[in-house]
Amino acid sequence: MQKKYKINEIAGFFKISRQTLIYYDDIGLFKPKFVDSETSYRYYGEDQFSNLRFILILKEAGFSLKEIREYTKSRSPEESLEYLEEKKRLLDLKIKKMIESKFTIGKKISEIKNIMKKDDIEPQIIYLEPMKAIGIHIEKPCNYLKYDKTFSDLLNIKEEINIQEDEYFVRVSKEDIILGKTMEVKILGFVAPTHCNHKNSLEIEGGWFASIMHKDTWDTIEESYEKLLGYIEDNGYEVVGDSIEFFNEVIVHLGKGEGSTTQIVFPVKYHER
Amino acid sequence: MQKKYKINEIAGFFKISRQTLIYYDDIGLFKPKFVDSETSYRYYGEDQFSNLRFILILKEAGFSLKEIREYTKSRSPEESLEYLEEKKRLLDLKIKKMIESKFTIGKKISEIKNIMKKDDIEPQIIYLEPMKAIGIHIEKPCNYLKYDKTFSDLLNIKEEINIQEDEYFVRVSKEDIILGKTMEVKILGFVAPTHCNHKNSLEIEGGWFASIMHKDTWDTIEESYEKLLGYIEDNGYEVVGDSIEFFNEVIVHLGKGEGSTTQIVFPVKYHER
DNA sequence: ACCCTCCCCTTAGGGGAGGGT
DNA sequence: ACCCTCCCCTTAGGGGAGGGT
Repeated sequence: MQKKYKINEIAGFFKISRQTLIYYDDIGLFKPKFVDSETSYRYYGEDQFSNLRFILILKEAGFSLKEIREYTKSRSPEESLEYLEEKKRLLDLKIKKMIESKFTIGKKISEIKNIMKKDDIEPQIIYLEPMKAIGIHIEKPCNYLKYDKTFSDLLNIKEEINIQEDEYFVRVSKEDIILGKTMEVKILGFVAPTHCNHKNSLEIEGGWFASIMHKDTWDTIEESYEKLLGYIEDNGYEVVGDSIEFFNEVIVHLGKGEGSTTQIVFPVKYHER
Repeated sequence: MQKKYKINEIAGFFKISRQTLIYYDDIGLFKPKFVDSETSYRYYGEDQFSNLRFILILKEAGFSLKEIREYTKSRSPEESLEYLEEKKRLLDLKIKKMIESKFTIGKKISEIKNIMKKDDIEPQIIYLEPMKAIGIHIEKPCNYLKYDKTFSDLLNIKEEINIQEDEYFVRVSKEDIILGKTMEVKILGFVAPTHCNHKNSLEIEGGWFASIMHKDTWDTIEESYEKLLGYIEDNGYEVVGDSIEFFNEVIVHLGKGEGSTTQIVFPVKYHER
């Protein structure tokens, strides 16, 4: 004769609540071996322990009680095997998604840390080597949906030619910036290794640029443009082409809005008077 | 002026339902940028897209909407950073648990496959080398709770001396088996590498054994005992000591009940008449 | 056709109230 | 002290009904 365990003994042993066991009884997932017809007390047997243990493992793995019940109700080793193999596949998918999410969160963390580091935000004149890039032209007028569609096309190209880097850029025409239309993007693309060739390949010309790091929400990007244009003026330079913004795709919440580190550059030449 | 998107456009773009967006509006997680006061139509702006995207990523990662709301409500980069770092830690724990669950399921799968392979279940006489083991004596009477407690102590020892193998055994005294008390375990332990020393070390004597594989639910283990004892008798052998059962800790559901592959062995000597 | 606001339903229990030995 | 049976509450929406442009 086996010892019978009362509900609180089981609950304590498995570190679950009494309510959980009552609920599992109600839905027929895990029923006591014996119920006293006088007192309605639930009694559990020793041979039920391993079953409960595995039920809790499947629950931890995120499966619904309905799904778990299928296992305990399986009618043959073949059925059990099929069930477990499917759950293992599903679990694998879940794990992969979680790892991806973790990766995304990790990128956000780095980006916030980078934005908080304000030691490089002053304008300066820099020399840039020419760069190989892949880019897609966007017809006017540009809106977010069109932008996002283009970005998605770009990701497809990235995958196609198997590139991992995450440095994107947009080119905004000089005229639009003067009109304050910084969202009017002419080209959206990403920086690519020198060896790669594609029908969307293009070259970003090298030379002297005035550069500023915008580390704030986007709605204030015009301030950075103004600051940079002021710096160019004050130091005797002249804008000689479209601006380029370099950024990665990581957008973070900064309290007062969304942002991302963006490097804005203008090709310049020294203005002699 | 940004384009305004209607609820179904957003739903389609993000592959979520309209209800979800209505719900997120209700609970204040993700509100439309503009609501028409006449028609109550919800309109969303382009600049809200990345926010929604990340909300959905956090949801996929298994966080509750209440938790996710904390992120969008954070008031500074510092707050956002702290939030994300905590979520990353939590996600890491979840992933680890899922991987453990997957491992447990994998072991069940192997065990079922092994049980289904019935090519080795006939009794036979074998020679076993002596084995080093770690074991714990269980005082009479043995019940499941005591057994489980002992098993848990055993796992602690295993961890302490850092052993990975999963071959366990129980020793049941000859007399108890004759009385049909196969659950009356005398020693519970695991097989250990020869080099390891511990106060619970013991040796399983080598020699000639009659052996049978029990590949069925446990309630039928006495049948295997009987079959094995019959075989011993029929072939002119004699039992000269306690039986040992070798098993791994993986218990599987076989339709009609729970089971695990168990090898039952009896030390025997040839009986001359 | 697309949008709105109720309203009822689900899952996996938690937290009692009220009563029994 | 420990057990029982209601009963009400929560999360994250799904699936309508009924009505408006």
